[in-house]
Formats: sequence, structure tokens, C-alpha cells
Amino acid sequence: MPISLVRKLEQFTSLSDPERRALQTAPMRVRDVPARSDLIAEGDCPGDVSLLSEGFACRYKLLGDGRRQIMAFLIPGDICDLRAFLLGRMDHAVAALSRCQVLHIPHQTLFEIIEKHPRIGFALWRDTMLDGAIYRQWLTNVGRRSAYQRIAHLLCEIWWRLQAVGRTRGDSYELPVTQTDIGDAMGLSVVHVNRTLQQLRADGLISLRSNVVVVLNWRQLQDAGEFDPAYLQLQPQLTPVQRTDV
Amino acid sequence: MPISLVRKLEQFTSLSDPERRALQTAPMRVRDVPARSDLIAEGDCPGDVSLLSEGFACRYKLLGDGRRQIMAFLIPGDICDLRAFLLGRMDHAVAALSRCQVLHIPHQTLFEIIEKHPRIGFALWRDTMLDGAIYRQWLTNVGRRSAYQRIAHLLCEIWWRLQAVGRTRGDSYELPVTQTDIGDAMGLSVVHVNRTLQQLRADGLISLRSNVVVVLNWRQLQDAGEFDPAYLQLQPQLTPVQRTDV
DNA sequence: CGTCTAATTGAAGCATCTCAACATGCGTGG
DNA sequence: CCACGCATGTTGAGATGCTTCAATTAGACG
Repeated sequence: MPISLVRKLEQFTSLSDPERRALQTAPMRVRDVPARSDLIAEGDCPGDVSLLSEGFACRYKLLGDGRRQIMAFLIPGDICDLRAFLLGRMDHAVAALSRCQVLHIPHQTLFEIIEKHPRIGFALWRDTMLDGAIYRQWLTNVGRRSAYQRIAHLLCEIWWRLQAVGRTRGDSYELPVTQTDIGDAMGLSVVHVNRTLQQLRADGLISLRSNVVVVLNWRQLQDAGEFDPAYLQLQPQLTPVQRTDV
Repeated sequence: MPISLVRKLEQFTSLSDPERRALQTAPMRVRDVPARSDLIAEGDCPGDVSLLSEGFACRYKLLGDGRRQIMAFLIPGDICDLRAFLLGRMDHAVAALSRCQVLHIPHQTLFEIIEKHPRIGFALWRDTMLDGAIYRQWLTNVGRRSAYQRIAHLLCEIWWRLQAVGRTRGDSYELPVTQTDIGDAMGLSVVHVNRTLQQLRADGLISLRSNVVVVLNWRQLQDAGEFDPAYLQLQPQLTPVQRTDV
């Protein structure tokens, strides 16, 4: 089921009935976006916030010579442009990697909800802070780890994040992303990503075919990437009931 | 003059008299910290927020093999551990690079101020969002730029940030940081940092001696790093009057 | 089936790293 | 005020992880 703002926020905070109602009754536009198109361009000043409710997207910047750096992968439940709500202009672009569904909430509406329900403001602020934690991990990855370690870490991170929104099936998940995308995210060339993935496969850590990742050896994959999920601030474990959307 | 919380927030938002008063009358502890010591360790759950009012610090993580990644440089006016205010446990450490002075505000106090003055909450949230913008730039640096470009970009960024808090003297500023620190921040070895700095000097872009950076050729330095200060969200220009602290 | 994108492979080059000295500067105790 | 000692900066040389270029193969889709 697509992800709502209520569900998004309840990942981190429990909401009261009035809070939940305020979010549910808010006017909201749904938009479908084709794969490989920009959701938001660098420099945009959107007038509403978009929540990714289905699909895979990324934040990226283009460099002078045309190369690209992907700075984040966005999965269902992630907010694309909270930045513009607070700071106006977007300093980076957001692109759909697969077909996406996006929920739009006018800034004005969101602002009024936060004014009336400050805990929702805190929950969103917390979410911004969590993004920071992910950026720091990525910096560590790109700055100090080998290609092998980086990709291992990335594959772990994505599993955990998808797991929190019910988008995994056991040890496997769909990753609708090209090797070029992985390279642009981890600061590597496609060629090297390709060879590194082959290594990960040869070592029996993962399988990856037609955009489906299967983790075959959790222990080794986590160790390789020095991955510790603590920074993702996930609940100890969501029960199936909590996972049911509102 | 050391930087207060009022001054910090007024970089981005103008405050009303009651808001300013609430911040000024808040109980606050001042602490002096020697260079090269940890302000906050990874895993800490501090009970108050620390604002760096004097000195230079950094956020960092240690890797399994002992290598270090610095994820941010903190300058006067930066908040060290807002993360713990929202998410509890620190996912990284903060170390003083020079001698530092830190202002401590109990979480409880800050929380009450925000409850009473929601705009202060927004201002702090905005600050968190701005940190995100800096992380994204660093990711782009480390992921896709050469050593020469990275360091050029870094030296520009620091000048602009210091300038906003009145810590520059014309085109020069003090950077109490070793070449090892720069390497750990930009994902480079000390040796290569050293050679790259020599190149920047040889090309006449900068001078750097005993921790003093002088930008000799702005145009070339900015071009080299593809630096555009827009992401730092600085006021068009602070007048000397606005710069006067409260 | 042809077309287009993504994945794969080989080979050569280079930016950056590692190791290992050596130089310099600065704070401190004598 | 000098001399020692340690942190920091500098240099040389060899090694390598990753890149680039240039094909080739495999899949997906109308």
C-alpha cells in the first residue's frame, strides 16, 4: 500500500488522534511520475512539499563537466523537498529512478498543521536530522572506504530502510537502479561498480539480477561494509500490526 | 566577541524582543575545552545542547582500521549536538581542533523556549537543514572531485562561513587545522594534501602558513572548486551594524 | 526482429596511496 | 635563553585501486 504522511511520521513518533486527523484531512494532490524524470530541478522553489509514496528516487547534483553525484536514495516515505519548505530554493535536484507516486501538500497547509500540532513539527525536524545521519555515513563511505566496502554498506542500508516500510521480502528487495546510479552515488565508475558487484557475488555475499538484491550472507556483508543499523534510528522491531497503514 | 545563541539564530531569522529575551535569560554554562580533545564522544547522550562560541571543532567517525573521517568542520556559532536533542544518542564524535569555548543549554530549557517561541524552533530546524546542504556539497566533493578541486572548494566554504560570523580579515582567515585533518575531511592522505596545497600555492591561488589562509586569487580558487556560496544561505551582505553582537 | 539501454570485458593510464626518511617549528624544562 | 623532543610539514619512490576508452554481449520492449 502507498505510504501516507501519517505512516511516515509514525515511524519515529506516535501520534495522537487529533494529530493523525489533521494530517489525514489535509488537502493533498497525488501525482504519478515516470521513471528517469526529474521530480524537482535544482533551483526550484516548489510551493508544496512532496512525499514519495511509491517508487525509488534520488537526490543529485550535476558537475561542471557533466558528471553526476547522487547524494541520497529516496524510498517510499521519504520527503523530497522539505528543504524548500524551510529555505526556499532547492540546492539539488530530485529524480525518479523508477515510476513514482508523489503526494503534494501545500506549504501553507503544512505550516498550519505544525502551528497547531507542534509535535508534528518536531517529528519532521527529527526526520531532517536523520537525513543528516545518513549523509554522514555516506561521507564516511565515499571518503574512506574501498569500493567493495562502500557497496556492501549501501546494500545493507537500503535493506534496512526498505524493511522499515515493508518493502522487503525476506532477505531480498527490489532495487530499481542501474550500476551507473550506484557509481554516481558511491563516487565510482560504472566499470568498477560492475567488477565490484561481481566480486560480491563471487564471494557469496549477495545475488543481484534484474534489479533484485538478495542478501546471501548477512554476517559477511555487514562486516565488509562495517554496517551498524543504529544510525538509522529504527524501532527495535515493528510488529506487523504497527506496520499496517492507516 | 564570543557568539551567543541569539547571534547564531539571527544569522538566518530576525528575532522579536521577547524571543531574544527568552534566549538571553536562559540558564547557560560556559566551558573551556583544550585543543585536540573530544567535546562529545560517539554514543554519548548529552543532556544539554552545546553551542561552539569560540574555536574550531570537527565531527568525525573512526573506522574499524583506525582511520578517521571528518564529516564537518564546526566554527563559532555552530551547534555541536543538536542531534542528541532530537534523537538521543550521538552517531558520531565531536572534537576540538583548537582551544574552544562552548555554551551549554539544558535540553529542558531549550524545549521550553521552543514551545513558547515556535519561531525559534523553526530557526533551529532551518539550521539543521543547512547542515544537510553542507553535507551534500561535501559528498559531491569527495565523490566526484579531484584533490585540487576539493581543497579549493573547502577553502572557499570556510572563508564564507567564517565571514558570516566576523572571523575573517579581508581575504585571509585562521584555520587551526593540520594537513592530516584536511585529509581526513576530504578523503585524502596527508601526503597528497601536502602536495596539493603546494600546487595551489604554486598556482598563486592561496597562501597558507602557520594556520593562516590567504586567498590570493578568488576567481581561480572558486572556479577550481566550482564553488557557489548560494548553498550556504548567507544573507546578501551583513552590514557592520548587523554584525555587532547583542 | 530491430533498437536501445544496461551489463560486461579487456587493456592501458594515472591519481592517489603507502612507506620511509628527513626537515622544520614550537613549547617546555633546565 | 638554549636545547631537547614531539608534532607537523615535506620529499622521494614504488605500488595499486580505480578510471578511461573502446568494444562486445545481454536484456527489454514495441
